[in-house]
This record gives sequence, C-alpha cells and structure tokens, in this order.
Amino acid sequence: MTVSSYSPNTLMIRKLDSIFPLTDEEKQALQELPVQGKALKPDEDLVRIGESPTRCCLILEGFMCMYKVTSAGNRQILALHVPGDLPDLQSLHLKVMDMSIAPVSPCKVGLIQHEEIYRICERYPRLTAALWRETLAHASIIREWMLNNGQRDAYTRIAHLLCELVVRLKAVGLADNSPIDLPITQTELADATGMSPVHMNRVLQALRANGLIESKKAELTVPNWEKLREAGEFDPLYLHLGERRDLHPSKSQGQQWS
Amino acid sequence: MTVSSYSPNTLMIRKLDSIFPLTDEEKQALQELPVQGKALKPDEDLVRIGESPTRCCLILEGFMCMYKVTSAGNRQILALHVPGDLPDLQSLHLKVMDMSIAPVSPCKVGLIQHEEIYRICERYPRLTAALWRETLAHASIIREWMLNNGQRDAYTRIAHLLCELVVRLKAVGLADNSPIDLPITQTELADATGMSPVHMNRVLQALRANGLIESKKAELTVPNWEKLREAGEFDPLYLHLGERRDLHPSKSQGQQWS
DNA sequence: CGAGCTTTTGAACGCAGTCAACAATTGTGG
DNA sequence: CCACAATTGTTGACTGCGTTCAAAAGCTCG
Repeated sequence: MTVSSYSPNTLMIRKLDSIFPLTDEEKQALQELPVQGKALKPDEDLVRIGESPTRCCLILEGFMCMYKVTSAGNRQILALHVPGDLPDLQSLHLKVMDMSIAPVSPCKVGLIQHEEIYRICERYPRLTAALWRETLAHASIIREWMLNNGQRDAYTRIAHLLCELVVRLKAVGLADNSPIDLPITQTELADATGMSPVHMNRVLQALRANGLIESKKAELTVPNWEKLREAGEFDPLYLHLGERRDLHPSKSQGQQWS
Repeated sequence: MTVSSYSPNTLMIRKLDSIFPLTDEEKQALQELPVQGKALKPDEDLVRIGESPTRCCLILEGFMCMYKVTSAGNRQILALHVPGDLPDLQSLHLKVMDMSIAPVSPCKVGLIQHEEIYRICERYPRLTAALWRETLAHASIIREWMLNNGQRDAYTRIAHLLCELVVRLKAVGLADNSPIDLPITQTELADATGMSPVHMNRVLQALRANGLIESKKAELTVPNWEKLREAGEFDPLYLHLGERRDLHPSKSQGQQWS
C-alpha cells in the first residue's frame, strides 16, 4: 500500500537523525526495517487503554492524540502528535497501554513490529538511546502542558498551546508557508487544555480580536509571532529541539550542550 | 558518609529488580556502582531548570518533587517522588533540565555519575531497558495527573492523589503499618493538584468529615480503602506495578504479559 | 439539499480563587 | 526549657473565571 510521497522509513530516519545524528550504517539499517503503511479514519482508535500492542506507530500524515476519559465521560487529551512522531513508542517496554491513541484528522501511519525494533536496537545501541530520548522529550511536553493547564489562565494557555504547535510543526517542515494546516477542532483544543468548548471558542475570538492569530477552518495564521509568544509566555526549552549529542558522552565527558 | 540503614545500592537494586527481574550478575554489578550519599535540606533544590547535571539521583529517604513555575510565579508540582525513585533519570539523555527538582521533606539521596550508568548499561543491556521502563512509568503517572487535574473536581482529585500515594508507598514497603508517614504540606498538595491552598484545606476537611481519611501533621490514615478508592475513581493500571517482563522479547515472541 | 458536525451567541450559575485575619504547630535561639 | 518567630492550617466573606444549558448559524459532505 503506497501511503505517502515519502517512504515511511525515510521520514522516520529524518526524524531520528534530527534528534540524534545517525551514521550511514544506522540509516541503512533503518531503511531496511519492514514498515506497514496504514490509513486511519477519524474516530478509529489506533490503540485503546488496556490493550497490549505488538507494534509501534510512526505518523506519516495527519495529527493524532493521546487521551484518557474519566468515569464521568470527560475526555482529557494528553498529547498531540504530528507527522514524524512515534506516539505509542512506550509500548516497547510498558506492555499494557495506560491511555488510548486516536487520529484527530485522517491519518496515514507506518506500523513497525516491536521485535524489529528490539533487533535493530540490539545491533545499534545508539538507536536505543535515540528512541529513549524521544520518549523523554514527549514526557517533557506533557509536563509543560500540566504547568500550562494547571497554572495559566485560559487566554495564556491557548496562546501557549498554539505556539507549541507552530514550533513543532516548523521543526518537521510543516509550517513553512504562512497559513499553517491545523486540522484540529475547537472541541479538541478544549479537551487538550481542560476547558469547555464554549470558552475555548470565546478565547479564540479574543486572540483573533487582539490580532494574535487569524484562523479559518483548519488553517492558522500568526501575523505577529512575538506577540503570540509573549501572550503565551512561551519558551521552547522544554521541546528539547536544540540539543544534539554524540552518543555515549563517556567519550566526551563534561561537554556542554547549548 | 553513612546515609541510611540500607546501602544506597541495595535500595536501588531492590527497586529495579521489582520492576524488571535482574540476574545475580547484574545485581552484583549494581552493587559495585559508586554511589555518593547526600542529605538535602528542604528548600535546597537538587537541580534547577536550565542546568545540565552530570549525575543522577536515587531517593533513599524522604519525598521529593518535580516542579515548574510560571512567569507569574505560580508553581505547579509535576510529580511527587518517593524513596526508591530516580527523579532525574531523564538527564541521562536530555541534557538540559526542563524542570526543577526539590525535596518536600528532609531527604537523603544517592548520587550516581552518568558515566557509571552508561558503562553498566553498555555491559548489561537489560539494565538499559529497566531504566527506560522506569522513565516511561513515571511519564504514565504524569499523564494520569493531567487527567486528574484537568477533568475531575477537587474532591475526586484529592482522593485520587491520596490513593496513588498510598499505593506507591505500599509498593516500596513504606505504607505497611496504619498511620502512613506523609510529610507533605497542604500547600504542596495544592500545587500538585492545581488548586489554591485554601480550597485544598476545605476539601481535606470534607474527606475527613466523610470518614475517607484521618490525618494529623504528617500522618495519614485510611480507615476505609474501598470508599477512598471509589471517591477517587482510582484504578492503579497506570502505575504499571503488576507488569513483569523477561527482557528482550525477541526471544519469546508474541508472549502476553498479564 | 438535508444530516450532522462545528462554531457562535446569550444568560445564569457555581466552583474555586482571593483576601484577610486568626489559630495551631513547629522550629529556634537565648 | 521557655519565649518568640515562622510556618502551616483554618475560617469567613466576597469575587470572578469558566461552566452549563440551550439554541441558532455555518460548514461539509454524502
């Protein structure tokens, strides 16, 4: 099944390489990984809480989300995932899913058997570190969300979330031209920020009225990045995008990573 | 410096072994890891956001917390750590800290150089998996907190948090006798659940009035676990305490982990 | 063109925050 | 060991941010 203009592997390699520079040999090994393409309809969960998947998922196109639901039926979106992300990478070591993963827009994903990942990590230990780091960076994002949702008022909170999405999309080359494709409903944004859809709508209007964003349908324009950044108190440190390392630092002790 | 009745290493080994059964050889290697004991005064941060530590910390005694602060000065506690936890394990692969870590009570910790961990993981790859899994399990806890703080009302939220603490302390043998030692102030609980100290106080009183908890000073008693569990909608799945695995599953493909 | 989302608007309510003062407890130094 | 300082816990009154409910208006797509 052809699923994207890029091979699934190419996208994954580019992503890992950007986090954690790979050798040609490692790239070659990744290129040969069997990856099964799959298209996801909205409302079709990729994995559900309680399940024990035997493969991981790489997002090729579209947005996905991690979520949990209370017994009262309230949904909290715990993370948004963009193309290049590996949303259920944790299933490698946490055998039962503690949350569900679903598309927020029509998606195309690549599925990779756990065994294949174990195998390649065994041969190339740096890949283990790269993948581990990937899960850590996502944990960092969730922590920032917790600060955001717990301590900032609605206006700041939404501005912050939009800043994050823009930066993360830029990092994978999906926010280069001005109207950014952002296929997320207001209800989903509300579930991600822990507020009601009604209030989300009103605050978005306020952001528009103040000229911080322009938005129609699934598109977002940021006329003045600096103003939005300020409104959202946004500092991209927690995204860990700037950090590179040369693997096992035992070989270059004490080095600073700025 | 003698810091605990147990050797730091023994505690760490017991912890890792409980997550991920170790071989005698691995235990021996861990036993020989150089661990530097240190006592932490309250208000003395272990690491601060922006820093790049060269060692990790194992909690031997006392509670610690991860936190972040908004520019307005509001603190969100992102995680509570109990003895046996490795709160800054992520610094192994994320070179700049995206949050701070501080004691919530007088603490004793063991410090381990990153290089030592790299070295031992290189020789015993199963340890890599064990530590990775440890970071993943903590990420799962933070996700549950996000659901808790974002979607549950104050009463349920606090009940949930107390349930979690009791279960986690039981898991490391620190909640066996009835009055559980819980050296956390109401202000800290408030910062963890994203509410005001005043409201935290009132909800705790409600929990006491309903007979779900008894508490004085730094001690907590749960007269009726089932009632507290129900009030907090608590399901320990997300703690991933029951799961065991036999390392690289490539050797036993398709096995189910119940 | 109509069914079903998604977005928008209005009005009323309520949970939790804020402010301020006081009580209880803990810690500290004389 | 006691007196004083500092922190933590408690109470009351008022406020307000965000929720809820309900209905209408716009879109999207079969």
